[in-house]
Amino acid sequence: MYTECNRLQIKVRREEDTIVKMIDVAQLANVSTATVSRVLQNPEEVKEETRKRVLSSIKQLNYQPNVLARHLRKNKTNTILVVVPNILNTVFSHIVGGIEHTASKNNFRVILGNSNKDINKEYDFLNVLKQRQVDGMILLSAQMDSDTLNELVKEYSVVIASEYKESVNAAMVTIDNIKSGIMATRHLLRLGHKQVAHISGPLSNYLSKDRFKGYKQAIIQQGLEVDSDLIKEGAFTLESGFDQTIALLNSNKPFSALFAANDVMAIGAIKAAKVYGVRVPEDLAVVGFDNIGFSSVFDPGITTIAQPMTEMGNKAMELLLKSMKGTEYRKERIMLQTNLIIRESCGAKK
Amino acid sequence: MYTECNRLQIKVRREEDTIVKMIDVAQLANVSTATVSRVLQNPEEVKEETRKRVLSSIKQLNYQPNVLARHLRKNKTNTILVVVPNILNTVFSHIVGGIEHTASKNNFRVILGNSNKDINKEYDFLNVLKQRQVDGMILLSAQMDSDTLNELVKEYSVVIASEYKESVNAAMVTIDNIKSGIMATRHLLRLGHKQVAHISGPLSNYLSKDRFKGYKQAIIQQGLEVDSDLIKEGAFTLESGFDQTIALLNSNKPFSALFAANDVMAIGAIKAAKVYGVRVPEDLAVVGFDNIGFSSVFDPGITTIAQPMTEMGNKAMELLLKSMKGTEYRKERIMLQTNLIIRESCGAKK
DNA sequence: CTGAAAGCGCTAACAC
DNA sequence: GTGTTAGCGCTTTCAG
Repeated sequence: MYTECNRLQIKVRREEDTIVKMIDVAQLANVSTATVSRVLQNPEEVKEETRKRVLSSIKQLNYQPNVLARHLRKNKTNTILVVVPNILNTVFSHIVGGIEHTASKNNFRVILGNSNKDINKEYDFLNVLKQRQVDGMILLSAQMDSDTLNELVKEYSVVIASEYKESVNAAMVTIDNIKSGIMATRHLLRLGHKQVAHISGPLSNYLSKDRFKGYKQAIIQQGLEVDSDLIKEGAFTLESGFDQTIALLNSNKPFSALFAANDVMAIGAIKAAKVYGVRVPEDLAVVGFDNIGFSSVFDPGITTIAQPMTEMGNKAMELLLKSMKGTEYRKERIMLQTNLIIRESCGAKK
Repeated sequence: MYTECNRLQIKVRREEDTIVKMIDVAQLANVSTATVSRVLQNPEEVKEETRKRVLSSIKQLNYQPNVLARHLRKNKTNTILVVVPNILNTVFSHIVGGIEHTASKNNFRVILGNSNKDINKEYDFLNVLKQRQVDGMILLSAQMDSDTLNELVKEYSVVIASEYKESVNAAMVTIDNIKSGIMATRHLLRLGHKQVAHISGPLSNYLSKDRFKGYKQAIIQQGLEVDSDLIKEGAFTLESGFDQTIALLNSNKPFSALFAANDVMAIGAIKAAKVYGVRVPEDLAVVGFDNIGFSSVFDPGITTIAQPMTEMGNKAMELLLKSMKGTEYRKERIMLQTNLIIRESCGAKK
């Protein structure tokens, strides 16, 4: 039918293509939109018979609620934003994995924002929160200035994870990087090393600063002196680990051990040592940090500090959920345990 | 002031906390909301003087547009969904990196959906699209049945990347996995190996099937026979690479070369060989696939097929942008080049 | 237990 | 160049 008139045909087609709205379901089920909405939101408030009728209409029309409209009305999106400094770093992938897990268990969706360590991008992502596109935010990077963050925390739900900031009143979940740095360094000292080098992460991070602090404390506690020639700043990348180790080796300053602030740099360092003809662990003992998957499979296996990445993500999301529910803003801090995993690269095992 | 009355004070506080809306900006600037909206959407349509006034009101009130309302009105979210089978796999992180890059250049946001290879989760994510929460979708996994996908493609903008499906009319960006599989295997055959083993990816993937096909074709082209005892199905994980290599070695079937369907499994395989006292490449030549970061730093360096991961992401997003603009649905297919990278694990280099 | 109706905050067609 | 106004599709009082 309607074939005699193109206009009408087009109209008919449009109506087929057109999106099924709540009102359509309501009409088919002979109820009001309010009742349809109730069936979706609070089914127990609707008489069983009516509910069944509505549900079958929904099915029949293949109705999909417009979540945007719902969000606008409720002023809630059930979505959170995670700002990651670098999606390619497996440590962050694991943390995000944990966040995702807990989020989806609680019916929340996760938007990933990759800041690429660009501080301006980080500031940009704040707008996503301020424009109410998400209900909360987890920062895996905290380069922004404390004032901005403190202002933010007053109005919005924010959790900082992995990275942290002393002067910010946000909820945080971290590990004790100082203690872990001590643990790593002390392990090398106990093995008899007197000249322990260190390749730190970017010192703009508290996290890197603290691992570095731990390194220094361990050395001082041992009655030794911190030698600035044995300390290099890396960037948590393979290349930086490689390059800084070459730099250390070139300097001709003797050292028999190295604590790299993450496994990736430790692996870069060992590669550099090999190129240089320095054997690991015989000539150079190496300890890393993170316990990423490759650490166990690399040759030699990397002795490292394991941090509970997935758990960190889970906890961060839990904290965020709490803070999104609660009215008073929270500044809880959770500190997770790390532990030393001894493999071949430090020479403790034969 | 108002200190004499708690009620009022509370009221005042509320009004401060209250969200600034477009109407507030309009009133302060002495214009209508339409004009404010124009300043934000089509500034050139507004007289400069008015525009300046509006902009200064926006600044003064620190106004943040409610993007939800905008999206509802425009029926467009400027957000896309990327469904990833496994966020911890660096190949996917790189592709996502590329997608993210092109997306943000075009003012699109990316939501990451981690399906964890769970097909039900994949089906779940379809609803995000159907409920108009996102404008389009990139699938890095395509486990869903072709019928569902074909239905989907008719109504929504969908691009499949990395993985693919023969019978689906979606836009796709892939590499030639058959050709690449041939390339990898032929390289080993050219080095004189007669018994080349293969650890495939999960054979539910077309991608794995095709690399496997390539392997078989290369062997047959060489006039040799495909020996099913030398073929194992892996899961693209370190562990599966390790375990299946142990299985191969235990079978006592001789083989002098191995093509692993990804680098991670190649590394697992080499680890297994080491445990077994088999030297790589002297006793066993290994070729991987992907050219992940660790391949170059592992000892021995992994000979591998490099695939352009970031570019794949970029192209996928470009395709999606096109399809979201265009009315007619597109089924363009882009095939990107791969190339063999020779390192130590195959024994071609001394 | 159900319906009517008032918005959520914004955009865009139409009027001036 | 600017204002008026009608929605976008849903939820949630308030009545009945």
